[in-house]
Amino acid sequence: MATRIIVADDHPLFRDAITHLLERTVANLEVIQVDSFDALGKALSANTLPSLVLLDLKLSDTQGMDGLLILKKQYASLPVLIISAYDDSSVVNMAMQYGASGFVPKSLEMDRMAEVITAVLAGDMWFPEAIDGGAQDGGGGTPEFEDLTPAQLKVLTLLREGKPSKEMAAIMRVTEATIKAHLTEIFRKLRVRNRTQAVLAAKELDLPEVNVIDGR
Amino acid sequence: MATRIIVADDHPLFRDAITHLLERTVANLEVIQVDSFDALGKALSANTLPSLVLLDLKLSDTQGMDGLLILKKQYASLPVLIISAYDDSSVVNMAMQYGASGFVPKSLEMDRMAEVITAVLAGDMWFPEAIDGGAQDGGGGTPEFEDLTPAQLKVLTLLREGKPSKEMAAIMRVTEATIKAHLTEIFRKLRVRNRTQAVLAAKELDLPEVNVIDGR
DNA sequence: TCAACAATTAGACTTTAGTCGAAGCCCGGC
DNA sequence: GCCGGGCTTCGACTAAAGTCTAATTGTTGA
Repeated sequence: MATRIIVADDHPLFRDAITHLLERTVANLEVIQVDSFDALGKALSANTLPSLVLLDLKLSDTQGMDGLLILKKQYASLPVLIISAYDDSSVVNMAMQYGASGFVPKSLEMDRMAEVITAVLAGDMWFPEAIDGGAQDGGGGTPEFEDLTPAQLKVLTLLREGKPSKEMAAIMRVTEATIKAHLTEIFRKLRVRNRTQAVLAAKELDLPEVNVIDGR
Repeated sequence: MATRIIVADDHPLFRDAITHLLERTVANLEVIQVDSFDALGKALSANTLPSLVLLDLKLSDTQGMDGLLILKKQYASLPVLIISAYDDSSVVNMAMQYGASGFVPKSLEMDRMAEVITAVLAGDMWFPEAIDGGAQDGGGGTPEFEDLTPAQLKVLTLLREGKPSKEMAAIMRVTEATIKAHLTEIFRKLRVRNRTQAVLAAKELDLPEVNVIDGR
């Protein structure tokens, strides 16, 4: 029986690159590419369960960890390997907690990535080093910066949708002043001077987007 | 002799995707990937000239059309095929004027893209339809919106670096009021409400970045 | 040549963004 | 318990962003 792997990522080029990596790595392979969480759900219900799901944290129709949570709730035994460019300890820990089989930073060299995929297919788990809550840089090449607090990540998520402070305040049910205070702190941590630069930095660093409603 | 093609793009995944396309399209192929304009220059001087250069307009160490201009000045006979996601008529026309052998919108289907590359390798030129200055959408899938004027593109370029209005004004040698007026018009055309959304929209639409100093 | 139109420029004004200081809250260590 | 430190909250203030109106320039076509 073929090894079936689903690659869930909204970027076609990345899907292709991963698919090629898989083809070089796994024998007797069947790859299914999906570009949204919705499509992933359909692919899962339409076929027998795959051997592995490679899940990007930034699918457009889901919010960060939510996809993983929903997936593991419905298919508890399904191995899910998270792929993300942001290897901050809090994100890695959250993935682990929600039942991911592994976590691959995009900064990982292709050879190592292939090893990890092989290991996870064999039933192992794999997460980056330095997941003890320290501030050190997990393994990647992204420049170091202070971790953002949950509230700050929520604000940054809304900011990345271009929302003005007043709307953020309404959504998060706090005053505008609070939002602005969070923003000032975000600017300091990301070492930028205004919200536009913050959005650019967040994109550059591939910071995770979080569910703003209940903060999971 | 092998057909040597240089792929100049700062995105590794896109370089890979194009390389795979080339391998499926061109026989007896030698591909050189470079991730910057600097590296492109070195690759050109270190080897005999390639049959073709595929040049992305958004290399990090150059500004839009500048790369093409420099390239054709130094290697007049070198065929250069521009790759860009933004197929606005003004950009296509500029590429043509500066001596490009062709212009491929990233929205083009892979099959068509392969045809174009084959044609350009054979000495033909190829540019998208609708290059008469009309506002119609060249060929792509990007939603239609009004073209930005040169000054607006300059402002947007600076905006995408996160610069505040005051700095833009100093760089462009106009008053802050002028910058703001341009911004208001940019917002209207991109159908957004503030500069953060404008930056996001510009990234989404892959609008070109221009040289701000002399506006080439 | 001159009207027509678009692009660029700018001042005055309103709204939003961003800073500063400070208070309350929550949680783990002593 | 209670203390300390980080997180969250907020008001008041300054700075910047964004809108509106309008004058000027440049270009095209009758």
